[in-house]
Amino acid sequence: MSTQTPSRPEVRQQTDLVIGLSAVIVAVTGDDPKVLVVRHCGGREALPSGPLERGHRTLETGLRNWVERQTLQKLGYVEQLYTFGDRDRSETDGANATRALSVAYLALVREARPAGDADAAWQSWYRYFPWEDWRDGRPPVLDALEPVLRDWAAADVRATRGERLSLAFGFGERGVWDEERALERYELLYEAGLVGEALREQNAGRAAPLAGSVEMAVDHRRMLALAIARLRGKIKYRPVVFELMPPSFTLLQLQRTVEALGGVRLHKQNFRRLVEQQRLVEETGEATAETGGRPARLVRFRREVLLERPAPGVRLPVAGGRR
Amino acid sequence: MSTQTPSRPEVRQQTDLVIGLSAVIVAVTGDDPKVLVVRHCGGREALPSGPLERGHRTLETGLRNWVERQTLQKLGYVEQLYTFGDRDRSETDGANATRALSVAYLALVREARPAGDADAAWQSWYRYFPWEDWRDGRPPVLDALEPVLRDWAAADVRATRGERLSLAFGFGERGVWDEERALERYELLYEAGLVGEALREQNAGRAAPLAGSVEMAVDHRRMLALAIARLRGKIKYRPVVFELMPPSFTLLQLQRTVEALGGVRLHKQNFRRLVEQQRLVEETGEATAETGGRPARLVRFRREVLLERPAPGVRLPVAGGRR
DNA sequence: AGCCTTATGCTCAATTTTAGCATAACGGTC
DNA sequence: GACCGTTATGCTAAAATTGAGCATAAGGCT
Repeated sequence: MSTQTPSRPEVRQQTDLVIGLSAVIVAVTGDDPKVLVVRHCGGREALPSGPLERGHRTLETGLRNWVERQTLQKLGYVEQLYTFGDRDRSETDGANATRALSVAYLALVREARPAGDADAAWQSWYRYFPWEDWRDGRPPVLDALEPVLRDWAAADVRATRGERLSLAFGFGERGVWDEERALERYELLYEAGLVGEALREQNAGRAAPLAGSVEMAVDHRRMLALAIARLRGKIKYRPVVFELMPPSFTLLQLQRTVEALGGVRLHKQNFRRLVEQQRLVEETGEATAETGGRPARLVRFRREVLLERPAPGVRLPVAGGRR
Repeated sequence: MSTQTPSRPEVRQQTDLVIGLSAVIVAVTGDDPKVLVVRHCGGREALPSGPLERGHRTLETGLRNWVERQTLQKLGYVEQLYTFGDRDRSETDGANATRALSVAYLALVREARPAGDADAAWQSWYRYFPWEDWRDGRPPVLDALEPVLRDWAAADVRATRGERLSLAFGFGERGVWDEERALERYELLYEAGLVGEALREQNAGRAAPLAGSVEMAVDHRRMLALAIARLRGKIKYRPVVFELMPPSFTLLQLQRTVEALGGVRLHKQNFRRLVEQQRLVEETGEATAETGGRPARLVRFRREVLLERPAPGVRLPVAGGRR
C-alpha cells in the first residue's frame, strides 16, 4: 500500500508470458505502398512475427531473425512502433491464461523482392484500408461507410462519437482529411463494428463487416494502421522516404512514393521546388528516358542534409484534390 | 528453417520474464519542468515503476496502479514511449537469467502536488540533463563536455562519431542546436563514458562520469531523455502543452511552460500571435495582476481546435538566443 | 511535322515568419 | 502626482515560404 520499492525479484510472479514480435515491412513499388504479409495458420493474412526467444540479444535482433526465417527478407531501417498488452489479447485456455504482449515494429525496405517464400507476399496496404487512398479523389468506400458511421454516432448518448468522427474522417462541414489519423479511423470502424476483426471476439450482432476491406489475423490490422499513421507523420520531418528509394531515382518517382504513402496527390512543381531548395537530393549527372516523355534527371539522396538542418523532411504540398 | 507459422503456444518457452512498467511523469511549475522520482532501494533516484501483474487489464492500468501506489499521484494524459528489452538489461543470476522487459510511459499532470509520499519528489529534469537547458544561453557544462567529446570522436577510426556529434550537439561550424535530439545526446554521452550509468556495467576505465549531472537507477535516465525528446517534438504538432496548464492561465505562463520544456527562449510577441491566430486559446474575461506589471488577460484552452485543424501545435518561434 | 507525355523553369499573389517599435497599464518610489 | 521598472499588447515592414499556374523543353510515336 505505502512505500513500495519497485522490481523486487523475489515476488516475481510465475504467470505464463509470451512476448510476440511483429513487423510491418513496407516497400513502395511504382505507385503502391506494399506490406509484406504471410499466410497465417488460420488462413488469415498476418504480419511476419514470432515469439521473443532466449537467444535474442535485443528485441530488434529477435524480430530480424523471425522475419528472415519467415520471408527471406533482410531488413534495413527498423523502428519500434508500439507494445500491445491488453489482457484480452491473450489466449484464454482456462483459468491459467497466457498473457501475450506484442511489440510491433516498422521496417522500410528498398526493393520489394518477389517474396522469397511461398507463404509470404507483398500486398498493397490499401487492400486493408481502401478508405485511406485519396489519390484519385474521395474513395468510393466512404460513401457506404459514412451513413453507417453517422448512424452509429447518432445512437450515442454523449456527443463524443460524432466529435471523434469529424476529427478522424473530416465528416463535419469544415472537416478536413488528415491522412495521419489512419489509426483513429481504424479504431472507430472497429468500435462501430465495421471491420471483421471487431465481430470475432464477441458475436455481438452489430453491423456487418465491411465488404471491400481485407481482414488480418489477431490485431495485425491495427498494427498496420498504426504503421501507416506513423510513417505518414514521420515522412514530414525526417527524410525516411529515402529508405524506400533506390540509390538513384527521378523526382517524379520520389513524388509518387510520397503520394503512395500519404494517399494524397501533390502539386508537382511545388514538390520539386521543396525537395530541391531543401537540398534533399543531388544530381547524379545521369538521366533516364524510361518514363515516356522528356527524359528526367536522376538524383540521389544527399546524406549531408542529416547534418545540416534539424528536421529535414518532405513537407507535403497538397494538390487540388482536397475535399 | 522454412515455412514457420508464428505464435504456436505449444513451443512456448518457460523463460523467466518480467515486464516492468515505468512512468516519466512531467509537470511544469513556474519555470521548471519537473519529473516525479522515487528513491530507489539502491539509493539511486528512479522513476515510479513496478512489474506488470496478472490483475492488470492493460499495461496502462498497471502503470497507473503502480504510480498511485508509489506516489499518490493520479495520472491524466498518458502515452506509451518505448519498450526496452535488451538482454543485458536483465539481472544475471547464474545461467537462468531473468529477462526484464520494460515499457516506459510519458504522463503529463497539471499540478505538481507536493509529492504525496515521502519517497517521491518532484525534481527539475535539467538536474539530470544540465546540457539541455539553453534558456540562458549555452549551458556552461558544455564547455567541459565539448573537448572530451571531440577527443572521443577523434579517437574513432571511421568518421562516424564526429558526424553523430555534430548532428546531436551541433558542434560543427554550421551546427545548430536541435532541442529534439535529447536522446541522441544522452546516448552519445553514454557511449563516451561521460555519464555515470555507462561505467556501472563494465568498469571500463574510460572518462570519469560528468560532475554536475545526476544519475538515475538502471536505464531510467535514458527513459527520461526519450521522454524529453518526444515531448519536445510532440508539442509542436499536437496541443499537449495544455495538459500541463491550469484551467486558466496567461499567455506568458504558457510561453514559460513551452520554454521550460524546450529549453529555449521564444520571441514573446510572435509567440502570442501564433497562439492567438491559431486560436488555441480563448478569453476567460478575467485578468490577473500577479505578474508585476500590467495585468494580463486570463485565457483557457479552446478544445474545439482539436476538431478544426489537422495538426494544431505550438510551433516554436525561437528567440535571438540561438548559438 | 504534329501530337502526346513528362520534365523543368519561372512568376505572382497569398500567407506566414522574423524582428522590432511603440504604447498601455499596474505597483512602487521619491 | 511625476517617474521608473515591469509586463502586456498592438502593430508593422521586410523576408521567406507556399499555393497555383503558365510556358517551354525534349523525348517517343504516328
